Amino acid sequence: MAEEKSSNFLEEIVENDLKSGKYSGIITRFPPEPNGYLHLGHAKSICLNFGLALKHGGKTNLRFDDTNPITEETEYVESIKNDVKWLGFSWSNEFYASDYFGELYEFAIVLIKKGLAYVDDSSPEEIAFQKGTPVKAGTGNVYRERSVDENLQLFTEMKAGKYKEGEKVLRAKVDLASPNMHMRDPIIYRIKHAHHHRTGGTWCIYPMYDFAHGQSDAIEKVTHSICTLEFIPHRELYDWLITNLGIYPSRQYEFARLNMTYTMMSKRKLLQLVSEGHVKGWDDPRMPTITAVRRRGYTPESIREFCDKIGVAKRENLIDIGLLEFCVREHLNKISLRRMVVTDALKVVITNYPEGKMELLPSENNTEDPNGGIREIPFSRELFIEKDDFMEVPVKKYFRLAPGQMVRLKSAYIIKCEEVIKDSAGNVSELRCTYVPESKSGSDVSGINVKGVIHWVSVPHALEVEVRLYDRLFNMEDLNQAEGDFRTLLNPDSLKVLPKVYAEPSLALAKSADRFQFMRIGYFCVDPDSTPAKRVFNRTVTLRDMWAKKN
RNA sequence: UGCCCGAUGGUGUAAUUGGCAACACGCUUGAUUUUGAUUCAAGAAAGUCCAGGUUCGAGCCCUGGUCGGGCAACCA
Repeated sequence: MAEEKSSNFLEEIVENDLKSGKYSGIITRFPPEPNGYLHLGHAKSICLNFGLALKHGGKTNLRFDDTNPITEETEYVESIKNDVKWLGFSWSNEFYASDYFGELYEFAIVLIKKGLAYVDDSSPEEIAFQKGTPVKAGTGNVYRERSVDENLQLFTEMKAGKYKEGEKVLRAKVDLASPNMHMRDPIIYRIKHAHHHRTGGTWCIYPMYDFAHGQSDAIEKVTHSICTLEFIPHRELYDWLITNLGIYPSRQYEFARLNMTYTMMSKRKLLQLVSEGHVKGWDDPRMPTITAVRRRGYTPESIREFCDKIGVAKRENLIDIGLLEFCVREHLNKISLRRMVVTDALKVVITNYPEGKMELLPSENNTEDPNGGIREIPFSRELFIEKDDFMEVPVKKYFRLAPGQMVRLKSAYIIKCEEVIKDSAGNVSELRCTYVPESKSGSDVSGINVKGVIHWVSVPHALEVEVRLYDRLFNMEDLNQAEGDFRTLLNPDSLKVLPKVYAEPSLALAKSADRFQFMRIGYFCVDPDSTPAKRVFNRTVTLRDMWAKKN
């Protein structure tokens, strides 16, 4: 395996640790809380954790950080496992913080016995007040002076269910004057008489994040525990616990979370969008969740490529969603089958083409793929073309159809617009054209050169399908700068449904999850809402379109 | 009135760890093209937040500022 140069600060750390002999192999972990669906921000973390281990011959555990029974559900753990697999990664072990509740409890006992933890009867308000402020030291209370024996007994009683929620907590005795608020005697255990998705009613006391995460890392002998920037202040406590418990010295490193334009990565807010019905569900193709981008037609390869391209650093960032789109286009361009679909139809009658005649014209499935093969498309006297491909009064440099002008019908003939038919309202309703018989694709002897090539569908053979067009979820570029209710910033036009568009007949064979390029329009995939009677396609992303941009 | 992170083209990430700023997206122009796509070629765009200092030499080191972000949930 070729030795690549480290590409970011995390790799540099890992490589140095390996080179110095600090570790002979590394272990990382991806530690989601099963309280929601994974999004692109998690994808970054997944690619980082698994990528680091893959590159250096290490292992990665999938560990569910399930220490808060009231927010966590089995539905979420299943979706998370599914998403990680879809992204193309396999974990060495599937672990749960709740697997360690017994050991964690013993760790708490150790702390109490060392005089480093105490049971506090204060209310949340009292505790908050006694912690002081960042610029004012906290103050102790009478509970802080309880004896080891008393703490031991009280904590045992907490575990036994003797107390109600909120009556007592276990706190680490660290330093109430620390400039780091997280060190001011953090709460490490609280009482919750709640059903846990895995341990059921076994426990009524649950460890806090800070008392579970580092120890779980230590138990699994995680060497590099990477997390996002907001956990930096927690690192001091993470290390304090490892030192005072005398357990495996896992190390925490932090990187900047992913932010993207026109969308948001807050699990809480995404949940709100779902529960309030602003989107149709966690897998609504407009959502930044993994399950949604999957349904939208993104490939795992393109997501991984994206995560690779955005890099990792410790500074705040705002990634242009255009980069994600570039990554899918790049991949889809190589793999998707080309098909012709007319989304906004205008009827064309080829007046010199015999009535009732039909020819099957071959067309490449994918010009990017030499082995892609061809399919045959029926051609007849009556066709649909895109309304946008005709202009009664053409603008300069317009290569498409206009009165008296010619275009090539993709894989078929060159046609010339002879007559424009309008309805009573004055709208163009039909075009009368003639075709050049010698201009047949592949055997063109007409000698005519046309600049424009447009897609088309034969009217009698057209397959009616539904197409769903997605646009950015929000109208604001940087949602982190939003003030007030973020829901007012939702893009009202983020979904446009075209219930009846005309597709070439081969699309009747499209299977769920098949991906296509609708020529000159964009990349589409089959949505699970499809039925045998009606196929539904999601637009993954448009094609790059310099012409549209200019006009 | 504290502590902790951070600051490089529009965006994101690099810079052999002190040697004269690179790559990608985006943008512009041209060529090719039976997708105004793709591909190809060329180009514009930062002198590295500011001020000092060390040095032959600083984006990298030091000092002091400025700006941005984070930290006081019985959330993770």
